[in-house]
Amino acid sequence: MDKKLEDNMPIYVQIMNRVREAIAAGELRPGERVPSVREMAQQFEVNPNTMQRALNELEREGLLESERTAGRFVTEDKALIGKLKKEMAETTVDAFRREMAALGFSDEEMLDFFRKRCQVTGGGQLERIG
Amino acid sequence: MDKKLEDNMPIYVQIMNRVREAIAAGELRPGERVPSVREMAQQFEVNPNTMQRALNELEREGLLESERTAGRFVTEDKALIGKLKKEMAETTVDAFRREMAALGFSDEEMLDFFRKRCQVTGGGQLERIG
Amino acid sequence: MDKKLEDNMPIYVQIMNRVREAIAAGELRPGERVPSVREMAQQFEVNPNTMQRALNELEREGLLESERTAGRFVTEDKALIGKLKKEMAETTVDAFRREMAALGFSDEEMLDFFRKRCQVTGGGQLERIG
Amino acid sequence: MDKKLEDNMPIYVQIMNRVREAIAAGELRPGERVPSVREMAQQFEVNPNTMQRALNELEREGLLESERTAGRFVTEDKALIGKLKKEMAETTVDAFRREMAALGFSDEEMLDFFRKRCQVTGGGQLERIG
DNA sequence: GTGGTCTAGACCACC
DNA sequence: GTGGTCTAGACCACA
Repeated sequence: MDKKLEDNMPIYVQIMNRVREAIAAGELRPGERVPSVREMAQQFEVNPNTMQRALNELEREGLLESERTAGRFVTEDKALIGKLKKEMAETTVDAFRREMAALGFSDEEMLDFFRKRCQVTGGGQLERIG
Repeated sequence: MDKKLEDNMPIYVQIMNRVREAIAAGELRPGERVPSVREMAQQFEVNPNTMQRALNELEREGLLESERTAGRFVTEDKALIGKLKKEMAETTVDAFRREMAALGFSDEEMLDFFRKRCQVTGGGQLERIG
Repeated sequence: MDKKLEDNMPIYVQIMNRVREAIAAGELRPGERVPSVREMAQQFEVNPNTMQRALNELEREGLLESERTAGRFVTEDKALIGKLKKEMAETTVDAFRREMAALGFSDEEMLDFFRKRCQVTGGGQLERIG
Repeated sequence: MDKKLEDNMPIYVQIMNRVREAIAAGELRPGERVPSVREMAQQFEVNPNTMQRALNELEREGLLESERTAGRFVTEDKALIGKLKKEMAETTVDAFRREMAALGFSDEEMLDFFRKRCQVTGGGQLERIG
């Protein structure tokens, strides 16, 4: 039982994670055009400035590229996307292990529990849980 | 790439989760006395009232029991604690599967990735990653 | 749903009611000697001064009589005791009717409910309820 | 003549009883909107937090339901309200029997006394008797 | 010292 | 405006 409580990340960082996720998952494909800042700001229900900031940062990371008039596009550098996906997955796995360890699970027990859980609940509907 | 952003849970709920976790993990053992309201309020850096509320709710759930002047104690109902641990683990696993699925992983790929990650990083130090 | 909340009666008045009740019920019989102030103060867990005041007031009402050396005695005036009993019963009945009326019961419904309740629960154990 | 004196229930519990009573009596009808926390706090002359607590607890019991911005409403579950009314009436009747028994009345004598009292005093004005 | 209650007053999200 | 959360600090009964 440690002491400090969670911190709220800035909204633009949260959005960046969402977009990174979509790129890593292939939901946004390499070279694909992404919606306009205004559209995405509406989707995420945030101020266009906030959206702009998120997209700019993603551009600095090389995940997005903007072409003056034509709009913004997902990078075509598949190695970069692969690296992104790997890093995000590592972060997720590490967080998972940390939480399960906090509940007293060893790595082997986590595996067992995970497998049992996959059998109980189907694979497909999980997106809706929570 | 869905729309909704973070949930801001009330502090007292966050605290409840921390304590639940500690009980599930056996870090707080059945029948053990927990620190006083005022002490825990200092530990968590919240107002004693907020702490009181969190502990009251946990008492209502049967995880804690208070005795007038002697203090508060963890329940000795091990079945209840077992159920708690199972439910928290399910929630954690489900969240994990959802996030990994969002990154494009199938259940099998998650397992592979998890195992590889366990080999790379040791088992023990993971609590510090984060 | 009215506005003001209950008031706490002074302790000595509460004690007076208890003693009146005992006299009305015949638990303390006419002419019977009552325990000393000090004893009763212990029984009721109050300060002897408070007890003294309660007994003095009861004396002024004529329910108790003190004889210098011999102690305090319950009055032998059975008419007075009868009147006391009747008045206390009336107060109790009125309070009962008021509360039941507040719950939406008519006098007839109260009677029905009362009779049903008497059948369900025995007569004797009621002293222990509540 | 037993020993223990009055019970000092917390204010929020006293308020809960008042509101429960109003609901049981149909004074607050199923589905009806109750006044805002702040209004009721003024009516009962307590702090809004105390009022909030009382209403929260009633919500937990299922008697009230709150809707974000629209206010709080009495449950429409009439069975629940019926159960509430029955339980409160039982409590009241039991207390009545206990008090009358303490005055030396048998169940039959209580009935007689009750009936006589109803004839003497009218049915309607009783709410005002204090 | 413990848990529990209460007040006063602030801030937030929602619409 | 609504319900909800949080803080700061007081007081109480128990033993």
